[in-house]
Amino acid sequence: MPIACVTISNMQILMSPPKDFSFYETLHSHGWRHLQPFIPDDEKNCLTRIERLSTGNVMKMEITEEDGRLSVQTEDQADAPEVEAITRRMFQLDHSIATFHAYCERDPHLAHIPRLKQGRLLCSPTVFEDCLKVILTTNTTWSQTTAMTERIINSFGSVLPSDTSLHAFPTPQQIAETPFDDFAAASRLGYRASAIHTLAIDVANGTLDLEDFRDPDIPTDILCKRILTLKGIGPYAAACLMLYLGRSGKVNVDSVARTLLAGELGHPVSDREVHDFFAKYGEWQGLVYNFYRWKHNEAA
DNA sequence: TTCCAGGGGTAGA
DNA sequence: TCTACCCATGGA
Repeated sequence: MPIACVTISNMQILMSPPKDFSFYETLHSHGWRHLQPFIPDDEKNCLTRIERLSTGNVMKMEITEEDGRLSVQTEDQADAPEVEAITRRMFQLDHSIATFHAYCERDPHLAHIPRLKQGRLLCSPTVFEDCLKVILTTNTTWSQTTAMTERIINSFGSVLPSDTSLHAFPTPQQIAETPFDDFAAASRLGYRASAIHTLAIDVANGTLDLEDFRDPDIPTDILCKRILTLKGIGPYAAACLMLYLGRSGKVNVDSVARTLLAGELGHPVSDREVHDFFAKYGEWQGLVYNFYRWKHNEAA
């Protein structure tokens, strides 16, 4: 789905998103906006991100909504097509959710989803960054996830010239060129460090191309199996990544899912019971669960 | 000190 | 397929 680039000025790019897109709902679709190099301002409904472009230049992007259009402000003359492409990936603007909304409209329990224009998830510009962040959510608290992400970025990411306290997310090369012991000591990721360091090395030396995972021609079950071969990625993390890649047939069962469903059913539930509960939503069960989860989370 | 968090890997049954 | 156990970290 092409996105019309309406206006390009010196420091602003205005984009017209699909009619079924909500900036607010996508921003609040899960916790990613709280992980650096995203910097959220919920009061102003604004998302800032520090980004390293393909040229190596590091810049600050400020993304807001203006009269139904996405406004991307950059502090410097940036490469507009690259900034626009990054924005499209982060907000899944090229991902059609019309079929999902049509499905939800037929179910009174899901009718609020198309009404609110939910259905897209905030993503990272690269699959590599999403992989790392998903691994950093496993078997830890959210506060530790944000702390580990911050340590990786501040230790290995490129500095923003105009504010040296801010950094971009590190490239695979920037992590791979660091000896493992140094990486582990600086990042303090626990047992996750080896999985992440190995992933960075494999991507940096070209033996693994994570961006291939975006190929829509890869059957969903094949893609899931490929993702599960990555070290540190299990069923939960794979289901998360599948959602960010626009595949919604897997439920990312975590402790929150078990707690929420146990409260609803009145008894402790196993992972199998969570899967069985959402299985009725078929190819959309991953998205249905995500917005069920965040509806309750935001209310808490 | 012990438990546990937006689990994963492995071995054994 | 299921269960049990271990895995680093750090806050409660």
